[in-house]
Amino acid sequence: MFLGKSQVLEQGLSMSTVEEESDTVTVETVNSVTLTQDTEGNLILHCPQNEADEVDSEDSSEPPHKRLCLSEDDQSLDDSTPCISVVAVPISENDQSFEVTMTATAEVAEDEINEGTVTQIQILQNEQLDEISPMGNEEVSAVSQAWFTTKEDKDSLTNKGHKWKQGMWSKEEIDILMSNIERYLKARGIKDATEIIFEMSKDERKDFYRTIAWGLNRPLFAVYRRVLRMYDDRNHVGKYTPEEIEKLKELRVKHGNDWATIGAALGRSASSVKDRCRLMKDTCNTGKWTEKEEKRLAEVVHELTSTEPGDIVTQGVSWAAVAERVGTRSEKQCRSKWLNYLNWKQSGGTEWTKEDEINLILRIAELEVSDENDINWDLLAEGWSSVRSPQWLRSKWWTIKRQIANHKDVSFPVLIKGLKQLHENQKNNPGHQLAENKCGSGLANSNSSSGVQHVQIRVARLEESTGSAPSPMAALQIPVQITHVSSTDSPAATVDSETITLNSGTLQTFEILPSFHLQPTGTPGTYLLQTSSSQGLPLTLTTSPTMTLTAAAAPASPEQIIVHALSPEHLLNTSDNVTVQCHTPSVIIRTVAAEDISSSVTQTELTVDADIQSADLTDPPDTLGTNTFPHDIHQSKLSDEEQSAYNEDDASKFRELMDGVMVRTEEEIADASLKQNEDSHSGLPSTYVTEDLGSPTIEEQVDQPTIDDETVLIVPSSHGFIQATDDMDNESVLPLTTLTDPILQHHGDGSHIIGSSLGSPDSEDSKDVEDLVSCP
DNA sequence: CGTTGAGGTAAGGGTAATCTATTTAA
DNA sequence: ATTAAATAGATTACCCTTACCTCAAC
Repeated sequence: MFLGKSQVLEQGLSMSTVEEESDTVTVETVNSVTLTQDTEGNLILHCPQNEADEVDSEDSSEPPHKRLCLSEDDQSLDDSTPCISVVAVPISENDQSFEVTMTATAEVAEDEINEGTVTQIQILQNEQLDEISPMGNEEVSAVSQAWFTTKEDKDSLTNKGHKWKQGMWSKEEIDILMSNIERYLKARGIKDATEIIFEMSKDERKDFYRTIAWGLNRPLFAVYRRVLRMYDDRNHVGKYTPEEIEKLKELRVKHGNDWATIGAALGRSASSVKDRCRLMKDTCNTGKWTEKEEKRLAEVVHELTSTEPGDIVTQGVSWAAVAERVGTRSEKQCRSKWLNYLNWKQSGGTEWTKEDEINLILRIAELEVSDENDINWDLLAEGWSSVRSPQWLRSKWWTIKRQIANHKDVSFPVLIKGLKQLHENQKNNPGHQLAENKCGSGLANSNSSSGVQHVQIRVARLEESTGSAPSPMAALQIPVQITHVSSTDSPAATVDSETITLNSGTLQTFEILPSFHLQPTGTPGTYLLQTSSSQGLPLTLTTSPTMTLTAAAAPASPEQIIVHALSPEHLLNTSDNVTVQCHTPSVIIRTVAAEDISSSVTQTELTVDADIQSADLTDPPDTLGTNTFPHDIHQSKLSDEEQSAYNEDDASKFRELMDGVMVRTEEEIADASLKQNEDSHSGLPSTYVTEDLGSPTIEEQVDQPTIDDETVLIVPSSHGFIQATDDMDNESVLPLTTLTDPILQHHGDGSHIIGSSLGSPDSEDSKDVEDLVSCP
């Protein structure tokens, strides 16, 4: 993730095939590292003590961080070879946990078949990680353990070559933070993080921030800030009412800049009232700028920045000072006007065109960044006359992004890939206009059934409950995320303008999400593999006789593997059900997929799936969803009650799963599906979860013409089986996993418990699962 | 008594979502 | 000509960093 360049240090060895052990199944063997899976679904990494020691505590001149690079074959250094790197770093000084970060670092040609390859592992060592502290309690990042109060601290770290993340927190970071907090709470038996944050003395909460900063490449102070905001219930109160504004004005007169006092009086955070006051100057105009005002603004900007009219000025402007001189507008208004219009106008900018838009996507794709935050907008905007400012370009990007209805729920590389496909498609089918003229109000209108944009990247994702229940260690900890780019219309119409097609097939993207943890099991050198929510593992699809699939890591997507179904017509031509079984290109996934059980399970699944299918047949088409794409994913939705009811059975479900036995009874499934029908009018599904841990199985129901190519994806879930309406026409296919900002979740449920079980504030549902945690 | 760690505060640059007015398409 | 949809522009709630301050323990 945020690790520097790595270097191959050690040997790559072929991995053994799957083998059986008494109670565990050996998934892969690497050198002497073995991944096994016990009957309860826990993944266990066995690492002989001597080797564990090597990883864990090198001599002090060596960084403690190893990077495992799992690659597909011998050409691991070849760029065209998919390579999953795994970074293992100790999580904290107290437990012997490791955090493992996985990234795919190379790609495979898109049409290159990627099946059954021998996987290799290499151990790479990171060259430039942090020094080991005297006690050997080495840290993930010196940055994350530094408070950064002074410029000297910063310079010192910079001089040592450290880099750290700034700006908005990504989902992944928030996720790590949340899971760290949960782990901290659990370890200390504390129910509510607010106890620590707001009630404990500094001394009592000693090490809290430092501990929860593990795995985050952010200054400790930034972590601290984030956590405070997150748990402050006077934050995120929402829009100010006119009454509040009045009161605020009064309080301002009375208390000046004592934001804390003003905030307390209003029941809002200090920074909130401070920010609100910034927006209101009594001398401020609103609405359209007059020519005089614009002229004044330009003069002031040029004057204060010592620039000439016509110069491009996008940085180094003190907007407070500008606003002061302009007189009739606030600093925000001045900034916005200047960066989004005036400067461009004055420097002879040109209009933004369709070509510019495509260009932007292509240029962003070329950057091959894995994280949107890594885009250098200044650079991108340079010399681009239709770009009004880097800031404006970024907001333009946002409107483009919204062409993908669920853009928030897919990773950046997947999004880029999808947008590229979309625009290529538009280019090739100019008659079919799609999102290009329908962006803009995108999300807001996306639920209207008529012709707004229908494009979305479909995600089926398995989630553990990170939630409210005090167990971040629920048994099922290996979520599998499957992102599936598709669109709304009939699957038969593979060249439909609203279908993202690739060689007449539909693109499927399987995402690898970045990190999981190794938790010590108690046996020396043996760790439990544990992911936090929204983190998945890589998958590829094996080919089936009737279906051609290729797997490729996306060019710009170091964290994904993209699988294309190239020949849907094959599917249509076959009268048999086609089972596409996901397995893994890497060590770990195999564990998830547990291919050795899949063959025996397949028949069971087929039966069960057929039952779902028949249950669904009773659905009115519009509630069922007009699917879509030959290998569409059938999802189901349950009400919260149903969900929790179902979850009561999680424990046995998981055990059964890991034994290769289908979890749900057919009745349960049929029941779920039926209930979903009743429920489906309510619109947005609360959660999408698919089920079956063993092998996420995509089954084509090509022989059921009454239903448009329903597909059942079964992946494991700690949530129960939730069926969602899948009507893409009305955009109800929503994110399976809403990786909600914990800040909002926190406020949403009114308690101080954060994290959630995705859409369902029901905090009960991981309790049952907790028992399953196997930590010998 | 100076230093240091662990915060705390205010200021200000910034982003993203949402409103609103205007333009364009149907 | 009328209306609805799309877009651009404006606004606002919230985010994040920086610089400087405080205070208690060593």
